[in-house]
Amino acid sequence: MICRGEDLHDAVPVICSGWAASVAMLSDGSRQILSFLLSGDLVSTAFLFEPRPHCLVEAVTEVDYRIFRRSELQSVLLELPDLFDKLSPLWSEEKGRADRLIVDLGRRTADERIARLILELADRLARRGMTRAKSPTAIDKSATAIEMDFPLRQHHIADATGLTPVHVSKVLSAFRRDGLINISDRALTILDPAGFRRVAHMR
Amino acid sequence: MICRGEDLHDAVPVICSGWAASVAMLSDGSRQILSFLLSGDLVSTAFLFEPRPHCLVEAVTEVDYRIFRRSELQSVLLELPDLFDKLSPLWSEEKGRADRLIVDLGRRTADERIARLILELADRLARRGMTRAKSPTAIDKSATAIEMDFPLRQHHIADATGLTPVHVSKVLSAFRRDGLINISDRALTILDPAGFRRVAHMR
DNA sequence: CGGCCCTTTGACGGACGTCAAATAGCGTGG
DNA sequence: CCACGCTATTTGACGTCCGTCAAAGGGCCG
Repeated sequence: MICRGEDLHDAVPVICSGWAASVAMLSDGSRQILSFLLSGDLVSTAFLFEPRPHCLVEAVTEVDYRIFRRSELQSVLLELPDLFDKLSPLWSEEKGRADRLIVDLGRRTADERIARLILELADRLARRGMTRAKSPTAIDKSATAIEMDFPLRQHHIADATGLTPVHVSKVLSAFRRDGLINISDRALTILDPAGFRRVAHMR
Repeated sequence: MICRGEDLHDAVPVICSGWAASVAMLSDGSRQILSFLLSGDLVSTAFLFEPRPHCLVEAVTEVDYRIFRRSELQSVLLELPDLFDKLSPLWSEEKGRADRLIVDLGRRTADERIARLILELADRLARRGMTRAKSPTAIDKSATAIEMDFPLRQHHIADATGLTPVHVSKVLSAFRRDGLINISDRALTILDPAGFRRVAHMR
């Protein structure tokens, strides 16, 4: 289920519910996910102005979305008195995420990239109140585990981290073996938040 | 010569002449260049709003620059009637470059990354009229060579492409051996623009 | 039951990193 | 003018991380 291709030239999509991804494709068919889009996300603030987009928007789960015409949207937006106060935080965060992804892809190992992707998603979901704290079993001295919906397939993780699905599988298996996370039934639990963050921040 | 570190919290630098780079640093000392800054470049449009920056700005060559106070700059900017028309192309290009870098780091080989970096810089310089066309020698049937200032050290290229200086050296040597480019005396000549672009676009 | 996609696992290969040594360039001071 | 010390570059040997290829489950849905 693909949202749209090159017909974004005058369309500005907003995700209302579900998960989506903006994807760049190379001529040999390899893919790079530029960002995941969660409910409420504008695909990119750059889409408000850009004449032609350089990526696709693909659904990960079932998605509700709305399409605005750029031309209409711009005239509405420009009326707003506090437009900058509204837009600049979005933009700032979008650029921050892009820059962090650049550093991850340029300078971090597969383990770090994958752990950081998961933690970033956990963080974004937490801000929407979409994570659940699981009380640790009995006298377990570890910190409370964190559970979240996790509809991503391993090939999504691979496309987002610049890896192959095969290697993603191996890394996730290692994470599970080490008791850091658990994935089952489209949900992910961070069993050992402190340890997992340590993997992600190594270096 | 370092422009500034964490004191960018209220400062918005603009490069007037020379080359600079915005750099993210990791705790183990490895570095990732987020973008190169040429004369006239605002360091990042996100700096106009961001409370705290996540990167340093370092000079590559001798640099003339101006520092604006964010607070002052904002009040001036918000007066402009056509602010969006001025700002949105800058933002759009900045985001486009960031996205392309993400794809390069995630999905391209060392040769492609380096060739694309050089071509991107050539392109930006050409738009400023800062490249020179060198007529090919005699009956040489190849396209005209392109020459440009190129003050980058190999470690800059390494930091920008997520590689090591050693590997950058090997790739550049190969490019020279294949007659694609020549570097000497802080200048770079693309001897075979068509062939070089072919290397950059592979896949 | 059968087909399809996803995931897992292992063997193997390749691209790039690491380490080390040699060379070159360049400014500084004698 | 030359010695020197520093940094940048080059080159080769070797190692490692991750990709490729292939085969074998596993889950889901018709």
